[in-house]
Amino acid sequence: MTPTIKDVAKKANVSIATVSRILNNQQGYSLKTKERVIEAIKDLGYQPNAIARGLINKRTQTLGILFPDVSSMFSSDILKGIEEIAHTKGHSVVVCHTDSSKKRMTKYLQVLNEKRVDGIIFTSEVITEDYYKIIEEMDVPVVLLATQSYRFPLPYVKVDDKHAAYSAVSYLIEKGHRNIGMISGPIEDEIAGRPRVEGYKQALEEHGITFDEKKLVITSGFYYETGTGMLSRLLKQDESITAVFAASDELAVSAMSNAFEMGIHVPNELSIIGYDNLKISQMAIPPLTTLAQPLYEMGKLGAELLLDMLETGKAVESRIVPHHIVERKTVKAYE
Amino acid sequence: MTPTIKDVAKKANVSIATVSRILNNQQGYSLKTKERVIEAIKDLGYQPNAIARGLINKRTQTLGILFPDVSSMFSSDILKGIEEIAHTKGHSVVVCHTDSSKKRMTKYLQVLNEKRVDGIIFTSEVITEDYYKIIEEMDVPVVLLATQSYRFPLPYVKVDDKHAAYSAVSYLIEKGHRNIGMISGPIEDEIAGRPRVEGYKQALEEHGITFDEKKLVITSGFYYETGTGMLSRLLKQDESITAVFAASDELAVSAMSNAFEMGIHVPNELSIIGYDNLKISQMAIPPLTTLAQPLYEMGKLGAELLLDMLETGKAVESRIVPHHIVERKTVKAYE
DNA sequence: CATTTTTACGAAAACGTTTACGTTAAAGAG
DNA sequence: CTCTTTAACGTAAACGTTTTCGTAAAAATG
Repeated sequence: MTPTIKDVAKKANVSIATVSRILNNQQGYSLKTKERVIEAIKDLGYQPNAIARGLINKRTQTLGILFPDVSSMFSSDILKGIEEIAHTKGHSVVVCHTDSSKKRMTKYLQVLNEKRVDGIIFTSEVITEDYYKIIEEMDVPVVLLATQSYRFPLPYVKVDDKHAAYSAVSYLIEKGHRNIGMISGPIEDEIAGRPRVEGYKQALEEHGITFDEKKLVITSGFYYETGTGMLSRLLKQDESITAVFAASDELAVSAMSNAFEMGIHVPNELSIIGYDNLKISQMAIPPLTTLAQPLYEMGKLGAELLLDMLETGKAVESRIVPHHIVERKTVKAYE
Repeated sequence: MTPTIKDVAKKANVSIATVSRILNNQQGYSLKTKERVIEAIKDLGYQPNAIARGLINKRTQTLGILFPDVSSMFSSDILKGIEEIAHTKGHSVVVCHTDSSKKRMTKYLQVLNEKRVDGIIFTSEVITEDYYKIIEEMDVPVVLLATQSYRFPLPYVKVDDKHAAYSAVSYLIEKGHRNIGMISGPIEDEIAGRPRVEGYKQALEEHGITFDEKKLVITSGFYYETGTGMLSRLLKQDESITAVFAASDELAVSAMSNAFEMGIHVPNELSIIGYDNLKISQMAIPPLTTLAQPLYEMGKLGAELLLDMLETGKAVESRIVPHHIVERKTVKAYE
């Protein structure tokens, strides 16, 4: 059997209390006994049982992270950031793939509650009343990552989507483009859908360009697959377009593939700017100019905030993290 | 405070033993009391404490997964598969990003041990003696994913790398190519490095083509970044090459970028085949022909085997999973 | 109806820790 | 040298479950 604190105590001829004190380096023992205990621990290969600790301390040193899709490049960058901080601060991370399903989400929330995780991070998912009720009852700190909630007072970490979209489109305008199309994600998405088209519209407006519905196309998601054929459709609606703002890198790459099929040269005949700065954006041919969200840093910051709340017991302020444009090869000045 | 089993017992006027029995649907209670207890559970919003359960059952319903890089597309596909099975079978997944660092790996192993996870999955990492000692002492089931161990008797799930490379190169040969280059990963990698160049060599040999060192280039890793400039180097060594086998999709895409820079048209002037079938391979321009590893399925299978070992307590057989070629647009017949 | 079997429970120990409290001996103060 | 303080421990309760064992009542058996 794996040795317990009792075995250590017996071997070192002290009480378990003393062993515990040494383990948690509190005070109340002499140097000699400490050495004896350390020795015994080594000899036995003793490792404290975190479960027993968790039971009494009411802390599990574990964080639960909810993703609509664990395997997306978007999620995995965030995950890496979270994991990094969690690890350095002595916490573990359990990942949950909700598949955007209410049933799964609810199940996971229950599991995380039963396992008494110390905190929860939601990513890219809107918090419904049902979810909020559950997490409220759980009484653990929560932070929202790459999403936010208007209805519920939960701290979040994200970029300003509208502003970011505005920046991306302004960039295109500064490059001389006036006929700018947009490939949007689902418009009913309050977080990543609508705000980005609003930013698009505002940028146009502020530069004296009137918005034209024909220059906008709406997809059912932000993925490569949901973007197939969208550029063709857009160009069919309005062939004057010289530049396109895609609401995600995957949509942008999808558009590039589409352009390639149609024999349209990027960026000579058409400029494209993406959104996210995933790894594929570097890897695209040519490399994709895009509006970068600092995903890895967002993950880190989210985890830091969560752990802050845990330590201090206080609420924490939301953070709008800075976005920026990374210029690569898919946008060309229009003369 | 969150209610405990005691609260439920009190409210339902029974002992905690009875509540426990009902919770675990064992027998030893009447229908009436069951109803009363269920009622009390609902009223109180009681949720069992998995930590307390874990302490006594010595099962945590948690699996630990070790990745050299959680955020790679490779890892995340596997993770998704593992997570899927774990979830349906009532287990949670804690992810560990080892960064291929011995220190981090050792630390993680310790943490997983202290947290008493029920099983461990190693991915794409070679098992050293040190690691093996630790996991042996932990006394939990382990499975290896996308790696294997010659020295230690650990079950694994992977494709036959040599055979897979052989298949990829044979495919190129069947398409009429005879001057076939290879962009390899690190040759000292016993799992994903050497075997693949061996497969490459064997395919050449069996088709009466003599291996030429000038047609091989070795990188320091399997990533996009480690592949930059490698195609140029290869072509400088031997300009007769008409097709290239890259030891990973990222290396292949890297080569495509490199070809693009040099003005070499893929596939008209140069054919390229990758290895992995990551999401980028579909998204590449043109879409990348590649040797597919069923990553998601491997993840699922790995988790299934692990849970099998857990349930039966018996060792389990390793699995060589089938690979196949997915034909897209980067390989053209050579006339 | 008497006896045996079954059912429906409850009491208490156990899992491996942490910690409040008590006790003894050593050290310091006068 | 006596009294007080401090250091160095040990004892036992507590955390929230599961499970063994015991017991009383109900049901089945003859």
